[in-house]
Amino acid sequence: MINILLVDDHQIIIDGLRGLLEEDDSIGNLYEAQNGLQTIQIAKAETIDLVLLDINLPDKSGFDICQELKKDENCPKIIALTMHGNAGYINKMIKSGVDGYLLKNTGREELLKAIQVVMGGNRYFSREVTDLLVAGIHEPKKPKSSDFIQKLTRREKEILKLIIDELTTDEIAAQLFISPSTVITHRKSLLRKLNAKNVAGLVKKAFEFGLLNE
Amino acid sequence: MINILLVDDHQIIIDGLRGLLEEDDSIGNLYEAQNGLQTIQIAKAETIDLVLLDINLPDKSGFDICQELKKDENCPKIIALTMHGNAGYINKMIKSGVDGYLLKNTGREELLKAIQVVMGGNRYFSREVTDLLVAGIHEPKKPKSSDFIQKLTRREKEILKLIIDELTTDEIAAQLFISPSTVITHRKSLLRKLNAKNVAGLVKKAFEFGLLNE
DNA sequence: TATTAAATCCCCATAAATGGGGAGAAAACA
DNA sequence: TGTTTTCTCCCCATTTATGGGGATTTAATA
Repeated sequence: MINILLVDDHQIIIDGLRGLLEEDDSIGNLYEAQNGLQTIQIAKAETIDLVLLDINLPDKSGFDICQELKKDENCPKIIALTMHGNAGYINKMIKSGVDGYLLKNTGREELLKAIQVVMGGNRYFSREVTDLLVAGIHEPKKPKSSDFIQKLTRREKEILKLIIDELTTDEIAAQLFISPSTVITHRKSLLRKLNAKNVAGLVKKAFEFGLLNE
Repeated sequence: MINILLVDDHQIIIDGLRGLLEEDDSIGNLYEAQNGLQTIQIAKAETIDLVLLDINLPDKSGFDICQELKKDENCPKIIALTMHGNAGYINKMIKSGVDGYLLKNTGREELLKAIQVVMGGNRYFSREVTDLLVAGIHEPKKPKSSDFIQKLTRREKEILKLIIDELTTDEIAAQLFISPSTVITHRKSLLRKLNAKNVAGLVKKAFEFGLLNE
């Protein structure tokens, strides 16, 4: 009997997963969490075998949760469940120690199969995911889109959010009580780290990689 | 017995909804569609009482689907089901004739309740949704965020997509075989229609309103 | 057919962002 | 403690975007 912790900030998805899983005989207790903090707490308090983890949570990033859970020896298996099939995402999650990665367009059959595989000690990635990974590997000349995202510093994330709020460099500088020159420097770092050519790229990556939720 | 058509491009959500609804006695046949075209086809071919509609579909926007379904006399009831609780979204959907609007953090109970209310001929909006609407109504001085989105023209959407692809004005002009001046004019229209101050705003709105899927 | 909407292009000017370089002080880390 | 990262600030110059006008042609529509 497998005890599973369902993590998603959308209740309907939790309920849906619950409905899918309850029918199966091999599934034991089902727990649920709507945010990162709850996830960590429940994982410590209860005996959880598997975590079905949505990456985009309001308080913590899936990456952080994954790493935090994996610190423990008897840590549960983790299958990431997300909307975006983004190579950067996937790479980052694998690096964080995830055991499986499914897109939310996965059906019931594949979900159950993935759970079995992962509980058997192996890793499971859905077809689309492996395709993306292979595509990333086969393009060593252009590692941009498939490359890991360099970690942004606190200040950089702060400025990125203000950029997304449509503030100009001067306005950001005024708000943070720093010089416009400094803001410009941070903007350059953001462009470099996120492999963006301009503000459009920054905002796009921020959405794609869920940087706003970190 | 209520026949329901489930529309979402994520199979797992369809399966989840199916699991939620199958248990209930009042629910009849369940159909499913992954995109706008399928939705229209099934709605015409089968006897559908209710459509649970996700707004962000790959081919058509929820707005268009809603309007198209509502053309018919015996049209089914429609409940929009979406991730984003965005006042602009909601306004647009109500304008399109939707009968209910739920966020995906809605639980099973509320979903079944909403179905009953809507099938009874009334409209149902979840708590968060009405809060957003009220907030929008109570701020007549600042109708920006809650205002309806002005419809973008084909060309404007085309240019918006290229902006999001990080192309500059000149690059866009070259790609579309038009003058940079024209691109500038379209950019101005985009900024005005989307109430954006700069490119960051354009990209953000494009994501928030799902304009990329239209 | 009259009217409206869309797409095209131009003028002007200013504001804002990008690209490349360097450099010091503070904080975090090993 | 020494090392690295982060945060801070500046120089230069160029590119790009924004703001406010106006105008014509074509296409759709009432």
